Amino acid sequence: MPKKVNHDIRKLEILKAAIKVFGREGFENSNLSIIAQECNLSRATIYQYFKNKDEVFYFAIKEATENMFAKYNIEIWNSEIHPIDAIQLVVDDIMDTALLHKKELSNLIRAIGKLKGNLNKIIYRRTAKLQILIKQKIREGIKNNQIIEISPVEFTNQMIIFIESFCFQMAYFPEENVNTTRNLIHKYLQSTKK
Amino acid sequence: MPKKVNHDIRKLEILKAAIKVFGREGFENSNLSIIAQECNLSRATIYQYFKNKDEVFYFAIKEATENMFAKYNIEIWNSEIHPIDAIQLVVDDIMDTALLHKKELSNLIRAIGKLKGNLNKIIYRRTAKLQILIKQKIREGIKNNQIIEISPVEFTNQMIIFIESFCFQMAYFPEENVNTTRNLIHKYLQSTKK
Amino acid sequence: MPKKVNHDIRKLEILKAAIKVFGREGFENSNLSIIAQECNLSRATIYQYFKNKDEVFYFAIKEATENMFAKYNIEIWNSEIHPIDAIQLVVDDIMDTALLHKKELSNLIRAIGKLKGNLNKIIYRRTAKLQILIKQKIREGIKNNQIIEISPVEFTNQMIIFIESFCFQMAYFPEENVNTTRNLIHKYLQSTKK
Amino acid sequence: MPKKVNHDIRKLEILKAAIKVFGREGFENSNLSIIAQECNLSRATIYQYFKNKDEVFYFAIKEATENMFAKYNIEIWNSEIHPIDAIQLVVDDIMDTALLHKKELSNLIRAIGKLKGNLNKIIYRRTAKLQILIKQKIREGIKNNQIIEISPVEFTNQMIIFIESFCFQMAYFPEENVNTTRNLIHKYLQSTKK
DNA sequence: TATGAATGAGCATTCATTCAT
DNA sequence: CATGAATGAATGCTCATTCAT
Repeated sequence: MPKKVNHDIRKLEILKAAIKVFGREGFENSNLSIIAQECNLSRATIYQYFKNKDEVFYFAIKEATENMFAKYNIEIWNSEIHPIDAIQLVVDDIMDTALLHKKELSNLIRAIGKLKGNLNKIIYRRTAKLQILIKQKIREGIKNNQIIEISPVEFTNQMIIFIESFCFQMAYFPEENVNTTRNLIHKYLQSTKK
Repeated sequence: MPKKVNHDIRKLEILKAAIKVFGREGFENSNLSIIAQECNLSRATIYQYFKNKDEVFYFAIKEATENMFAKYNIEIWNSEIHPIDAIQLVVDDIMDTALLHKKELSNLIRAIGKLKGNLNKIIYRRTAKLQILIKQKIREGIKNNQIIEISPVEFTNQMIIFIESFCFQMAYFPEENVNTTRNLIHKYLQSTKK
Repeated sequence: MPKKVNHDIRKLEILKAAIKVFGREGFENSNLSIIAQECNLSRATIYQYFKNKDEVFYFAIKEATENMFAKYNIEIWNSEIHPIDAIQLVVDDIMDTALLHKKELSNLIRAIGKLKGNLNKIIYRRTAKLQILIKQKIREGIKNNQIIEISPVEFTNQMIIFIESFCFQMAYFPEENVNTTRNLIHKYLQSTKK
Repeated sequence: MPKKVNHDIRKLEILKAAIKVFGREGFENSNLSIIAQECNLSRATIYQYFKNKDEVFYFAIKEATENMFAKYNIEIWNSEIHPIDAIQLVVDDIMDTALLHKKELSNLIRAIGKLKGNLNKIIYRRTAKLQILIKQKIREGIKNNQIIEISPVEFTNQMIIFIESFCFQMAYFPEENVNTTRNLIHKYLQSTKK
């Protein structure tokens, strides 16, 4: 029996390497040579797992963003604190995580816009779960008379925009103080409490 | 020194051509060939005016953003309307202009992030004039008891962030409805009125 | 020695697959990948049976042409018709068969010229049997006073050249009307009748 | 003023180099690297004169065959000898020239069939002039009662087929004695004399 | 024996940059 | 000053071939 590697595992290895390279070199400076080097394979080998360069890049970005907001569906949302405070905790955590991986996230964000096809949309959908959870919290808060009467949909959109803003600011104006945005979000959130 | 002037004029011609090409072809698809063609020069001639490609791109972006917010210092600011409404008019106008030149601006914004060196900072300073004017309006409003007591600096930063958000959203998520951001800005602005 | 037989059978399977692929894809577009796929083997396995790609191609062409003119030794030759008419029937049948498998034959013919080494000679010998039979018929015809006095060898060569011409024409100028050649052959043949 | 080479001359140089390489290495083994080397240019330079590889190959073949049968329109046709003998002289000369440049012509012939697009047709048209001249000679011969009543068109087609046959034979069966074909042609020609 | 995996060598193509005129 | 010409260095991609299991 020949040597046998799990195809999906190897694929993932390549994608992880790609993500690593994106983070280190920046999206535009990444190419299959560097990615191949990163996962100790030859360029030719990558073509055994992916049809072409674009496919590697596409799935790498997809992989990198897949579970970006996945963890927020558990702990915080089930706590007993004020819904607005719960949302604020989540948003703060997102921003902290973003700051922690500033460089990598910046490169990733820049990469999103460059992909052919409508990956933008796919990426945007990554926030879908988060949006649902925020909306639920808002509805719950209104029902429990904890929040002023606002449109949950509108409010959620605004939260997403804030987060987006924060990320873009961080990615494109790295020297800028992002605390202003944080304050703005806090202020906006607290203003909806009853 | 007529030679000198000519030299600068020719330089500007190249930069204008570059900007035109960026807007039309997108930053990543722009190269010296197309730019040279656009200004009816040979590629080689460009090297008489700029050290290398990066320099052309750098100064082109600089030039393109130089006077971006210049026009807002005249009409509106001198009007008799409520300072917050004046600011809103300006911000709305910026957003309308942005939407009008959606494609070109999107390409430009994407270009900013790609430049080597810290052009970002330079670009950010383009808003300096606008920031000063907003701060003045706010101080004036507070003095005249038209606006609640807020930090002019903080408020101005927030405005800039909102505008940035709007532009980035437009550039990276072109299908998304940008009206939510507009509403958010309006709401925020009106909430500061006394 | 069942192992040995198996080995040869497998070898033949590979060659048959190769011939099938040549006919379908054309020689230049054929590679070991497609051939391996065609016989449900892995590319690597082919190297157990053949030294390298060229060897596969060589023997495939050899195999494909091996029995090309084999069938003509039976029916027609034993009939009672005029020897020249018998030859004409055979030659017509060759041309009809060629036209029937135009694409495959064209690909095959083009393949012949591309092989390294002197396969050409081998291929040419494929017609040996046919040549012998034609010569016999001619000698028979002369003996029976049915044909004018011609050199059987010379005549046979000319027939082979005509068939070759027909095939090459078909392969390289597919749009051309091949009937002229057919008429030429008919005329030539009939002119030898007494 | 910059260095200036005549574009058409340089183009021709590249094509001549390509033809040389085709003749030496065979069409399939020819690539832009070798061609570039042959004309002492870099591969990249070739792209200044031709859009892509296919274009180089296309025009090289075109160039190589352009004047293939051009010379036959002068001397022989105007002579006083029997029209059939004139045709025979021309055809013999074609065959002699072909034999003289056996290897190059062989490679060329093999190349023709491999080109994308309908170069075949273009190549075939190279014989157009020759065909016209043969037809004229035949008509003249019939009028002058020197030739039996044959269809000039049919006869000409047959001549072309013979020449084709000869070339293909030479290209694909280089060891074979081509004199048989020559004899066949001679015999056929002389049989049309009155 | 069979084959999954890996790869080196090779090819077409692009583009920023240099240089001689 | 201007530029036609030339090119090196990349880059994406293919495919025959080798090797370990």
